[in-house]
Amino acid sequence: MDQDSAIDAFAALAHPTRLSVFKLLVQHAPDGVPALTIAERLDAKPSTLSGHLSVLKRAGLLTGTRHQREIRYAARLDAINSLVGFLLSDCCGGKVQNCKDILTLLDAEVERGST
Amino acid sequence: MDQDSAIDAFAALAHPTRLSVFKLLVQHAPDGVPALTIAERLDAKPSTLSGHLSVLKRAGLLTGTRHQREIRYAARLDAINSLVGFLLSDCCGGKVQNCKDILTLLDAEVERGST
DNA sequence: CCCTCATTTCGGGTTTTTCCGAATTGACTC
DNA sequence: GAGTCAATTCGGAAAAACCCGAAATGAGGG
Repeated sequence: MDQDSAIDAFAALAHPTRLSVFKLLVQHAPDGVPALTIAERLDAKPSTLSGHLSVLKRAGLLTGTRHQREIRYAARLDAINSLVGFLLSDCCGGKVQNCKDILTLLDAEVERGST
Repeated sequence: MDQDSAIDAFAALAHPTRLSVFKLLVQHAPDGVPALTIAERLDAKPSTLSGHLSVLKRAGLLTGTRHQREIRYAARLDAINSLVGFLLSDCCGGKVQNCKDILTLLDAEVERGST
């Protein structure tokens, strides 16, 4: 992931509604959720949400596929990986030691979250 | 890390100059770099950069400490950890399996970056 | 083909971000 | 305390993001 892509991803996630959308879709991954259902859950206007979905999709964080009448949006989990990789590789680039520390803390974090 | 803090961090990183600042400081971690030096390296006006530094600091990504006349800014590596943790815990919250996959890919990423 | 449902596009007005020069503050030196 | 260097604050203008109602598009069903 290059710097421009990372900026797009950060910008996409730097908004309350969009971050909530992403979290919601991650929870339902790998299944998709129809746009209107997302709007209802998040109490957002359809036209407003459509713009947000477009931003998230353009940033590579979402996919949208038609199913009958509705379009189901799904989180791209590999995008999370890319973003995490970007954060860590930029860190490790200068100092390997830092990454070791971070990964150690990370393991604990994941242990906690995975139960 | 709560959602609001994550949004602040994402917003702070979602800007070319600010992301470059952060990358630069991560490379020099745990040492700090004076504001004017950062400005020169990134070809930015001091007043503009000052605003960016303030945003990054408010988001908890940087610390600034006076040393004689200058203020040295340093990246907070624990902030990267928090942010990564936020991304992964929000992911794992719904589906543990996803995290395992991501961490596997992550190990490879780190291996590559650490040489 | 008409109607309906799901979603997007459009137009606008409001709010926020961004930038930089000029002036200011703070710290150190003599 | 005058001079200097480092950094921030201030003012205001240009650009971008945001929101939402109304209209348009697209897919199915009768």
